[in-house]
Amino acid sequence: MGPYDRCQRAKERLMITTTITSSLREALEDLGITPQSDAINLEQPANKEHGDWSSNIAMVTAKNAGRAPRELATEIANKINADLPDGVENVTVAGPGFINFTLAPLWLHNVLLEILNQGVEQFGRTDLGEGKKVNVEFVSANPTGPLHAGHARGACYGDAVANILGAVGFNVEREFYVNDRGIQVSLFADSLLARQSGDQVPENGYGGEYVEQWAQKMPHGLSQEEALSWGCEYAKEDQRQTLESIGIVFDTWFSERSMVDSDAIENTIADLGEAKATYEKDGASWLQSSQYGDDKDRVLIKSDGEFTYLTPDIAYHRDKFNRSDSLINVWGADHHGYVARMKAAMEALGHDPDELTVAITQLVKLVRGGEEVRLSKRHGEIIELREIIEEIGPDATRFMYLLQSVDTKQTFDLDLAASKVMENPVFYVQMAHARLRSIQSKAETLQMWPFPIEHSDLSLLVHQREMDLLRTLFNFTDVVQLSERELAPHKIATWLRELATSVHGFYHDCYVVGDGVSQELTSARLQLVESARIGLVSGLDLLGVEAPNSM
RNA sequence: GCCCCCGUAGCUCAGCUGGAUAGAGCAACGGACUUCUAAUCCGUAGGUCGCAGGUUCGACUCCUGCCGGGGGCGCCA
Repeated sequence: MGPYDRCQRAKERLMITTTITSSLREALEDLGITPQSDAINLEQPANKEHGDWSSNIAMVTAKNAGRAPRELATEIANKINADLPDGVENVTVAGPGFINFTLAPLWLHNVLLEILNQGVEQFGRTDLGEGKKVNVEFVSANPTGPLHAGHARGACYGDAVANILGAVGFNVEREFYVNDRGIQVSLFADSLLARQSGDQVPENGYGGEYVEQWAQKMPHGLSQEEALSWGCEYAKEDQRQTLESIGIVFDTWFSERSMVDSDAIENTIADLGEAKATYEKDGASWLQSSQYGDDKDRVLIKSDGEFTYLTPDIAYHRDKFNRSDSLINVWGADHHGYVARMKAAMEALGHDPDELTVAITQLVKLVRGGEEVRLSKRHGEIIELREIIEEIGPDATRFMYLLQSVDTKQTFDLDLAASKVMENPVFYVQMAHARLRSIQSKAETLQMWPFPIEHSDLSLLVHQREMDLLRTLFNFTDVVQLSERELAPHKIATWLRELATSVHGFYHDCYVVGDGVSQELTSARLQLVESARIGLVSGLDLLGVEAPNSM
């Protein structure tokens, strides 16, 4: 156990805030005030002039204590200033009553040590999920054609969410639900067969160009059932390959049809009946979803004896619940109305509806040549996901889709994304990494790197750029947790852009290897370079984006 | 009519469990390379945070009601 043991570092990190918090608590007690809540809030001020850490405790407790906030803050600050804790340089009062703490740069140097010690395998990762099993279902496109642009956002989002959940300690399963049963795949099979014999596709059939191409590859003389199997398998494989080309690999491809053989659907209907959650009306079988928070009741079995779309899906979600502690579904905005009924069904079956989270992704508006690209399946005017990936590359595809909150509808300019110009943020971030690697390889050539951290004097790192870099890096763990809590990978993307900005600034102002830089400073900066590199790799990794060594 | 998302700089968007003077990128203008990638950096300009109330010491953030845009409300999938 050396001086740079990871656990010790983690404690030291906590020590900073713990020390400040307890000094605040002591001061309050001295003044005879008990804080309303037991938690004393600390935050990092946006403005650096306000110190490294700030507390609003005086403003929060002032009213209850019958004191003026600013006056109370001053008394607290005076008490702490009279006996400064280790690592705190001074305490001041500002604004309406903030108590601001300025720390010795040491605390940021400890951050650096912590990052180097953790490396890309550990940095930002925690075990908050306690290994609980989470199933993330996303994409789940119908096996009736290639993936198109409309699937892309959910695909990139779902995979990034799964990465983030894994990073905070959940046991994640990525799952794709294949709707290989029902009217759509029947029509698809009919369309393939029709095209193969040179006939028109049937009413409501699939008229895309790909149907023609696929039909030619299909073996002749297949029955409708065989054509269906062949078509679904072909489509699934096509989709799988496209997803794999942007690094998305599913653990499970769950076949809807498999539930017919296993009687899972029938059993589910029976169990809903036993739970007294169904009834017959007008020759149909209904789910009493309105008893469980839905707007109205929903049909499970139509009067013609067919299941509705909902019914196998209920059986499917139940199956997932039996395999996982909690479920996350990624659905498009057009399926929003579906959430309440699915939760209702799960509750009726005795599952906790709160363990099912449905993330809704808003639509993406594709723009090309300054005009919106209309997607029309009927006319076969679809933009395949494959085309987008080929145009702009896997990294740009993923990064662009993950740049924004899925709560907002996104405008995706294909021309801009396709053109390999500086506007593309992924280049900015990847370039930051390439530059750091460039510094390292130069140092490697000169046999100056790797260099043992024990022999580096980190106290030489005092430049504003260096401090900025470390401050940004420090936030990563919190950003990861926040993005997990809100299922918001775009927060990682935002943080990466911030970090890249810090890196470029540092690169510009702080020369690392060369004449005019002392060997001591070089070695200290090389440690910083490595910590920043770990940050970039860690963040990009969560988004599934490569960190190239050169560009 | 009901439900969900959005409305922040000219454009595309950030803004954490409410905090201090609302931030980036692009576009515009002006600067910076004898050294590790100028795909970079620095500066200037640009805002009634859709509107109106409410809660609070404090609201872009929370609550209510409007306005505007998108999506959804099937015995379709």
